Amino acid sequence: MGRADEAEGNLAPGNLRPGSQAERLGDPPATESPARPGRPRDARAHRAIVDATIHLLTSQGYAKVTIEAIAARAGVGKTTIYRRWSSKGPLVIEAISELIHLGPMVDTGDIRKDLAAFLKAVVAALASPLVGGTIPGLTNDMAFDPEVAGPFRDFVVAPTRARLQAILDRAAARGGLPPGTDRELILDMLVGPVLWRALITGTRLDAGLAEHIVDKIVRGFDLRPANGHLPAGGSHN
Amino acid sequence: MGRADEAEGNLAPGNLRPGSQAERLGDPPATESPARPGRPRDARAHRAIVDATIHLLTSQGYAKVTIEAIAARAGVGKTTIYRRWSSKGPLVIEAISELIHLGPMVDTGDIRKDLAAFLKAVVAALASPLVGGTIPGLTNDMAFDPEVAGPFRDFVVAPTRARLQAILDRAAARGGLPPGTDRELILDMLVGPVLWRALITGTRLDAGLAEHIVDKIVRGFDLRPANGHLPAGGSHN
Amino acid sequence: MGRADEAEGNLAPGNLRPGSQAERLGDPPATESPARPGRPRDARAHRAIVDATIHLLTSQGYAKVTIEAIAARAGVGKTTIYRRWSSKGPLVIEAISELIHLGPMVDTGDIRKDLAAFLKAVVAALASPLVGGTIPGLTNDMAFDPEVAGPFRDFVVAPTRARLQAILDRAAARGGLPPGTDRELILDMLVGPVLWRALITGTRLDAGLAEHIVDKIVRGFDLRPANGHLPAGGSHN
Amino acid sequence: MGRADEAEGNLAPGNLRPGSQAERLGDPPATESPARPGRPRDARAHRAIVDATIHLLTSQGYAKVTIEAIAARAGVGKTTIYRRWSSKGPLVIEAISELIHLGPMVDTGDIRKDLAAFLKAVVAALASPLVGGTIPGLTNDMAFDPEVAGPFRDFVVAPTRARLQAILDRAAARGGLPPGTDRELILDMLVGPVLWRALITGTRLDAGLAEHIVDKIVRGFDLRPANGHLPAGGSHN
DNA sequence: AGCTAAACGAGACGGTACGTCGCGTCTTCAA
DNA sequence: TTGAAGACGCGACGTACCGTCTCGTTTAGCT
Repeated sequence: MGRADEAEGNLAPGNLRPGSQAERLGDPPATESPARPGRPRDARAHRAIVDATIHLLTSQGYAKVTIEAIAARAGVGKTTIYRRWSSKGPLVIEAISELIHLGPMVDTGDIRKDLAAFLKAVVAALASPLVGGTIPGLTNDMAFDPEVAGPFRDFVVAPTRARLQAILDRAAARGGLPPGTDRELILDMLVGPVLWRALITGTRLDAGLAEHIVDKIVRGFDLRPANGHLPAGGSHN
Repeated sequence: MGRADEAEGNLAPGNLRPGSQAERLGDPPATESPARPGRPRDARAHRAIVDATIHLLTSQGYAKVTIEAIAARAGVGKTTIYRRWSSKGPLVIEAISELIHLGPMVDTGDIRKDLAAFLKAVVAALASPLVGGTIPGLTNDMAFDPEVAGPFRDFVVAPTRARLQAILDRAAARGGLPPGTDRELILDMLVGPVLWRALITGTRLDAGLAEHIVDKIVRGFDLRPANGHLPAGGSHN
Repeated sequence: MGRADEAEGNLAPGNLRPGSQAERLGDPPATESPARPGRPRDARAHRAIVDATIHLLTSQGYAKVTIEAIAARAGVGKTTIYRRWSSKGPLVIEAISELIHLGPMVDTGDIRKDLAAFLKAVVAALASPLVGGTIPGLTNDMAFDPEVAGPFRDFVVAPTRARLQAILDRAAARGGLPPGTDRELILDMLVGPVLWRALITGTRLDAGLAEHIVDKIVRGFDLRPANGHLPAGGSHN
Repeated sequence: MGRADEAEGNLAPGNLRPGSQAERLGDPPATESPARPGRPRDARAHRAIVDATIHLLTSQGYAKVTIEAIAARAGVGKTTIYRRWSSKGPLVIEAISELIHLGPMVDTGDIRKDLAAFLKAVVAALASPLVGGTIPGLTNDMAFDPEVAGPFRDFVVAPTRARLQAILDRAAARGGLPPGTDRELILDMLVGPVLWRALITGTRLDAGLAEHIVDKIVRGFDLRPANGHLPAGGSHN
């Protein structure tokens, strides 16, 4: 995954990018060694497995997806799956990270609008059946299995963070970011409330929520448009 | 659970209150009928089950706790468990809601301090092995099982929300809450970032985090101390 | 199994005796304890399993019979099988010992005829698809698994031996058995050649074989008819 | 294998004769074509496979020996094995037939002694861990797989039979064999009881058993020493 | 010396069966 | 009617081997 790709981020259900990160998750050793002995892994099997996983994830939800069902649907032996992924978690992460995409990078020149676009994409992702129905199950596995937590952070969280950092970088370049701003906290406070609603309260996620959160963040962190003007001030309280 | 109890809230690992909410979750039918025919339910079995659940939850984590193991450890038949709880979720909720406690209500007269105290209690709860190791699993079940989601919201979320509302009520009475403030959003933006860190990023949770979040919230929502003075302004950015 | 039953012996495909030895093999603890706690084993499941085993044994042969297939055909969970039998071997032994039957005891008063009848029954059993197709597989398992060898000897070999001993007892009573005769060796030399042919050479087994073997045994062991006359002498060499 | 070799027979654990029958079983096509194109089969691989098979056979027993384990221990690809043997059976037969050896031909001039020597060799073979632990498994495969039964009869049974026939031939030449004697039956009745004990009853095999069996056979078949005298008559009954 | 073709090690592949675990329900006997 | 005990049908687990199939790499004999 190139730098540009990372900057573009992901996290919204979008276009499928065949084989992009496949090697990273499912075939770690294949990347470096120029020629391992023995028959090489079959790329078609890899695709079939990931596709089957996506299908089942969408139609059944994480908890009900079984390795057995994935194997059956992919027309593949179970061993072929276990050979590539240690458990359901990493496989699912690879599957959804192919589909999570934050959409094209938006650069409006206005940090409020940029943040709103970013957060709306996050909201859209968490509201989608695929991601929304998968995250809760993944958090479960992540809690006790580092083999799930690691890839999830690398392939889902990191790109999201990178996307936000790009926005903040531009804002800083325009002089709209107070010196010493805790950039990580901005991410936490933008995305956290959405996660809270998605997982815990079950409240409906919509674009308005994103706007309101951004409003408070802009004021709370004293972020300003490029020209240094004070923000117009949200009418929402 | 009385009004006072609710206002007191919960969410910090604390003292065990035997039999407090047990009847609500585990024994709904027992509440009404004053004298049912046949042998009455054995309260000791109830306690043994809940205690076993707490023990296993702490030592193994939600995902690895099974009804079978609980029954074995409690020295109880599985039927006896299913007679009281429809599934693992509600039982676990009862078990942890006994232990979750937000501590005594703090009233400093300063909304910033009140909020910080509140959020620190939340942080402490999510950082504890019991709650921290259980929430992720519960979110999984909540997503697909209303019988888990309902009780969780009633017994864990609602008291937390009530506690915050009490703080905001007092602030409003002192004139420190701008009219039209979205009180629900305050809860989301206070607790959400902590949840995000606990479940997703795995970043360490500490009291400093709570302070920083409160800082931004106070500024973002334009909250003021009782006398109407503007807040001193946090040094943290 | 009563004494009379034992004396009758078995080893020829014959009538099914429902539930006769079932408790001995599949439900060892049930025999003595008057009332074990918990739900008792289901006798219908037991029968269904044994019946399915017999069916598959006949149609596929020992090697191709799997626990999974038995469970499926019996409409039973695999655990239900493993709860009663430690492995395929003992189950198969129970199944065939129900069907192995040496037929009614023959008492002609002539030891030659008695032995011939006995050996013909053995030949018939080993020539049948059920027993003939099962013994080789069982010998395999017996060699390394005492849980197979024990029951096989108890339920298949012992009755056969008992049947022969009854014949020899009668002969001895008539004075037709030289003193000091090695009775065990008679069994070995009667049945051994038949087993050798069945398992190793694959030569066809027929009634003539039994006659010829008995001929040589009678002469070799100097067995005589009741009246003490010397045997007429077989024409076969 | 030459005629002399066959007459010598086998069936007792003995000296290893490298490469004797290897070509017959493992490399059938190599025998005729004087020069096939391509890389020739590697004789070291052949040996390594057979050696590994013998080792595993001795230490684990037929049933637990897998092609995979043989390949691993021989440091050889599975393909290399399947290229030479169609399945485990023929390979095992080749392995044990290397080790089975009836010892040097004995010619005492006394048929009783010749037969006893012969049968003692058979007993020794079946009592050895290698052969004794392998035969039961082989009988299983033989029952359903002609590719196992054929070679077994050719390489194990036939030499044994030939050895016995040579003894009988000599006896006949001395006039000690009644005309019309069923020579095959003698083999059956000599070896059968030993097999029966080895596979079924598990009774200990010893030299005494061989003596007793021969005793009864000599009397039963009316075999005589060269000079036509009646046998001395065994004291054993 | 180069070419061809099979053999070789390694190991991936689609399968089948294994024996185990936990589910939620049921059936027994004893309070 | 409750309770402990445990059997029941079921579904999935992760593993072991099967026999087959690629791979890249020898290793010969024949040009």
